[in-house]
Amino acid sequence: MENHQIINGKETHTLSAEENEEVNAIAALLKTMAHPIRLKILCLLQDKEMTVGDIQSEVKTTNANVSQHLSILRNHGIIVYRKDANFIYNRIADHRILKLIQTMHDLFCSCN
Amino acid sequence: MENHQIINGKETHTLSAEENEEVNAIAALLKTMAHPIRLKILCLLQDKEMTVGDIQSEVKTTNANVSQHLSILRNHGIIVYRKDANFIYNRIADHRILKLIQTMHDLFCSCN
DNA sequence: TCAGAATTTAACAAAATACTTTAATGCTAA
DNA sequence: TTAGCATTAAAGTATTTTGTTAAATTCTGA
Repeated sequence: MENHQIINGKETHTLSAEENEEVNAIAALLKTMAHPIRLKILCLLQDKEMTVGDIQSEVKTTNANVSQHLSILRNHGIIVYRKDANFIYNRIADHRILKLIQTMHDLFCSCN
Repeated sequence: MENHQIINGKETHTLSAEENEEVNAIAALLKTMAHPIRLKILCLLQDKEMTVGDIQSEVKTTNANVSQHLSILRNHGIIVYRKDANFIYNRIADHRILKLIQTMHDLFCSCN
């Protein structure tokens, strides 16, 4: 529900109370994604599941650190996991996150 | 330039050195946007220029705080400004930022 | 059951961010 | 030139985030 206003003959908008809350939620989402390691993890998870170990070999840091970042992503509902034997396979939970990553890729990555 | 790999018959990708740098840059961009006040400012600036005073009346905080957030956005090249008399009019610098905000809006805002 | 691999948890210090207050700057209009 | 508004800068504290280390879990295969 947007709040529209006519200023100088042009339609613009201010933020309604609900929109305000939505912006807060989106800011929280962005904040969760806005860490180099976490964003790399999300890029890697675009087209496959990965374990902590898989991710650790791509993103140079410790297991514990990867695990912590994964749990941050999980706590925000950005990724989910399934267990299989000793391994935990992580994947992106929400198609909207995929879409957002795709958009950022299209907009900001040189590789066309 | 992406790095492709065939794993289990499926094509997936890892991060090349250049991609790695690009991800870092995008993470920095997201980090700058990932603050409720700054994101609100960007939403408000979608379709108009605004002064510190204009923004302050929409986003409930002090002038100094708005000014600081604007200067953070400016330092990251996300917004630019023009001076006119006593006022400084801010606007979004890059159409890609606009596109990104639009996408987030489409994906995550209930208002269709 | 036991050894070992994969992952998580907890605790802590270091670094980065955020908001407030107050002082300073720049511009205008009278 | 001066008063007053708009904006920025500086300084300080409080809070949050981060990465490391070491210990604890969890599960499997022998």
